[in-house]
Amino acid sequence: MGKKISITSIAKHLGISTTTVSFVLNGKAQEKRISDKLVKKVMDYVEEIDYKPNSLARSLRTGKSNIIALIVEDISFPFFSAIAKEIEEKAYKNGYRIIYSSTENDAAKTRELIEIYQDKHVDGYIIVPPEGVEEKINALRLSGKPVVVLDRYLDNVETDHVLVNNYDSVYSATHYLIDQGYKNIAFITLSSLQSQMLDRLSGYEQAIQDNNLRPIIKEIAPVDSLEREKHLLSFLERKRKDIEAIIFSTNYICVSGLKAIKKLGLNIPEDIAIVSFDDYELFEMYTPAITSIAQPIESISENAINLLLSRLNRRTADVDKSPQKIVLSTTFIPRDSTAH
Amino acid sequence: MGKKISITSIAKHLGISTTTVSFVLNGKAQEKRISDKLVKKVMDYVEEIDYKPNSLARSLRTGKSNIIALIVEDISFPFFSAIAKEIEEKAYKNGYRIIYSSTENDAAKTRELIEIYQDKHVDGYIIVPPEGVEEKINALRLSGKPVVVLDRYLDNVETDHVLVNNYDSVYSATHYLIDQGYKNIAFITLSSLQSQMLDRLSGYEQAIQDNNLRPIIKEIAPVDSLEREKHLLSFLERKRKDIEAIIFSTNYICVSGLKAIKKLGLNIPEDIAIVSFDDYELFEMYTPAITSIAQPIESISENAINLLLSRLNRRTADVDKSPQKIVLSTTFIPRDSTAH
DNA sequence: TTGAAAGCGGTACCAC
DNA sequence: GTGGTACCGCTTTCAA
Repeated sequence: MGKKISITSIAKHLGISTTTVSFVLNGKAQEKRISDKLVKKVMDYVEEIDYKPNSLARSLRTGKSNIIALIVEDISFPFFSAIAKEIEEKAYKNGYRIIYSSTENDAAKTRELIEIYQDKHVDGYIIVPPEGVEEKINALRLSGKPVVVLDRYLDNVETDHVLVNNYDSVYSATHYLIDQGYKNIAFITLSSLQSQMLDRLSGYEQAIQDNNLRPIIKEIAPVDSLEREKHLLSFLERKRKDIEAIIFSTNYICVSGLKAIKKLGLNIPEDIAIVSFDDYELFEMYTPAITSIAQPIESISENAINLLLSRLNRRTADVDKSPQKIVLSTTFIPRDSTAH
Repeated sequence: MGKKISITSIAKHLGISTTTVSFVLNGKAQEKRISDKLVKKVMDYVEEIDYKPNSLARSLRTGKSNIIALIVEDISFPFFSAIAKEIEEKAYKNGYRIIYSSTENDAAKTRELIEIYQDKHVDGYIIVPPEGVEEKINALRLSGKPVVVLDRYLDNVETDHVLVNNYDSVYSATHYLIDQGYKNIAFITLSSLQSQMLDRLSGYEQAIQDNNLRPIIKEIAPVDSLEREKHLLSFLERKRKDIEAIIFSTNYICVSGLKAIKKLGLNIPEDIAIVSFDDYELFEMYTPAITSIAQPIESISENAINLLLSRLNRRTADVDKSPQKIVLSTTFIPRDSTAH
């Protein structure tokens, strides 16, 4: 019992070869036509000593690690942690583990992360990419590793995407406000070139233009929440007279906005109506409840992991065929913050 | 260029041995007194072909994977995802990656997870354990892998712990309510044997007893949020007359409670005062703002990962010495929900 | 139907 | 100072 337990020690103990043990362990007994008694003998002994194959050795040999990298903007954001939960669950059931990290939207960090995961021979990637990692992702694809891009869209990257119809969602949310009688509608967003932000902005702009209204756009730097609140406070102080409604491009900007609005003593929706992109438990419970555009988190997660798993189950040759672009619909949830 | 790049191909290309390359790559050039020019030659070539050592092979050989397992109750809970963020960041800076999973407080699943991570030769563990994994954790320790237990305490497990002073926190929160003049104070908790829940309950009971008041304890099963809300609704319907204040043992129970209270049309704090264990952005923004007991998330995370990293930097012999039990203080945040 | 053996890509002992 | 090489544990081809 002194010796370490390995496939070799099992083989030796049973007086057979490692090959046979390996075949039995990998369910290839039938295929290799190994006798039932031998199979049973092996299985019984394996059971007895509670043997678990060393997955590192297996990975080294096969080149498969059964690990999926999940690279998101910030795992502590409810949106991403909810996705992480779903993805992990599904991956787990399929024998895959998840290794994660937060990019903070830092391209250099993201590239470094990808490199590290390449060394670790991660089998596939689910990435919420910052700008500037296009080539890296393409390189990953070329190396035969499947990549699913989440939440945003990358030009010049031929890989699977799962995202929501940002443009349409904001277009119709803006329209909703207009139908409610609001005219001076502001759009507050991040100063970012990320596709999802740009699409949301475009949806707003188009709706405003289609109705011959004047756009009011405020871009704030992606800073921490205190800074954000300060910016919004001063913006609102100056513009409160000119604005009847605001659409926030993300839930955390909206939260900062709500704080600023409270500080200014403005009433929602009387003084100002509010819509937020991306729902949040807080919005449902807030007084008044905040109208929002909810993203289908389960569906996003499910599509992403299913897409990845399906790629992982094929041979490399198939991988670069027909990248899929899955666009999911959001749900507009009208609440009290837009009740005219 | 057709051949795969490996330490062997580098050695061959440069006409030296793999040993030398390996030493250079691992910074043992000095120690092994390899000539500077040789070192430079190797480094330059490595740079040129952008060689990255295969970490699987290295792990197989060394037995170290540079991976830390983070096993929490549910990664989508804000408390845990915030911890995940902090821990990942610190681990990353120290060359470790994080692999995570959610236990859902399922002991069998957790045991299985641990086994899988053992196969993967994970270097260390940070675990938020359900009941019933004590032996497994002890086995891990015996195998020489450091384990830090988070959020709860396990009897009969000699390992590092990081948690908050649950008992004292609730004791003094209860006292606060009593000082505010509340007499009929209820405590709503999960029907769970987890140490942190029991300690919170004890803190409440002791404070109540010390003041000769009557305890009102409601335990609800750890079910989904809709069920929870239903239970709370019927409980409150029956007991509303008898209760002046409620302490919720977790933030998500409190959220369910708030929904129930709203449905019943009760006013906070006039009809009923509220305190929640574990702060939440929602509580700050809610109307009225909810008094809470805030856990020091950064400090918890930092202590946990530092503890683990320090164990990882020692030899196995040291590992089983003097398990540390770090108990951190919470912050009581009085808000409008307890303003008498 | 089973076994021998060649790797997968590094590490590190031991020899020169 | 540097090189040869056994070995980590498993998979898989080829031979018997």
